[in-house]
Amino acid sequence: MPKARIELTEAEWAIIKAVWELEPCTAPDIREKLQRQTAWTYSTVRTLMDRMVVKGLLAAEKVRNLTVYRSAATREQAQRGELFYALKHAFNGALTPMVQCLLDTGNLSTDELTELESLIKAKKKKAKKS
Amino acid sequence: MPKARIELTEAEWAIIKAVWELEPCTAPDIREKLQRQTAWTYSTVRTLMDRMVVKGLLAAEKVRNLTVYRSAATREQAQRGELFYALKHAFNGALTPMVQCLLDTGNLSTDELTELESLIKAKKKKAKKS
DNA sequence: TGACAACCTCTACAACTGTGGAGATGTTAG
DNA sequence: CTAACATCTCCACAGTTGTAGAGGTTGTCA
Repeated sequence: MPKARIELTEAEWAIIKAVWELEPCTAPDIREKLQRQTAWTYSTVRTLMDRMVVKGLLAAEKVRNLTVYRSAATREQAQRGELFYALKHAFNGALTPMVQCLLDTGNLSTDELTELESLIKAKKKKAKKS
Repeated sequence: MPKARIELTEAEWAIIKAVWELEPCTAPDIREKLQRQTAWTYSTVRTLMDRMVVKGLLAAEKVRNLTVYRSAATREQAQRGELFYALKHAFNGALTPMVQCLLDTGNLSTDELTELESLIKAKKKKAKKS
């Protein structure tokens, strides 16, 4: 079963996103992938990844003398974790104000708004069934 | 002008929420307000608040021998900061998937969904005008 | 006037986070 | 075999965060 609540720092987000794209992969792979954004050294990447293994965010496996990493948390889990954090703290758990803030903040095109509408309609239908 | 990007830790959220309710207020006020949730000592609350002053989240003013605090960041700013963090890292800045995740995750009642629909409709109208 | 309560200042400290250097070791091309 | 390379292991260090104790100042009440 996946971890209950996931919290990622900025650095961890960078790493795990790269892992999701490249897995299974090694620390040097990730380092190269992030070259542009971060210019981290091998040591830095490695340390971060090993700490993430301890936290259960990544899984490491030794193949001969190579350490191969995989994600241990899915993108969805991580997304939900981040969202819950914001929801719980910034909005006291109230979803509607959160969406309102999103609408007020982002510059949504009319098309996007329409898309959101259909999302909600779809959700409504599903809700009725259950 | 308000701070560009605001990031709050869990402890800071607890504090600033209490300040928003009680301001202008003192550290002992906040301590009492949070008594139940946190059982922090005066020292703890005070340290946190002083650090938040340094960060520009709170403002402190000395009145005689009393230190009075006020919020220096609005709830809206803080909310937007939290939301942006999630949006940027977890959803790569894409609003629609974020809303989708919200819908999938939270157990929204049909009423709430309807409310969201009207929010979007309102937003659409406003968008047309500008 | 002296004890107490309320508040303040200063200092500490462990855990976590970001960052990376030094040096060992295994792999490969001449 | 040996030099160069890729990787790894171990350790360090500063900054942030959560948490709080020790001891000073001030106002108040008997």
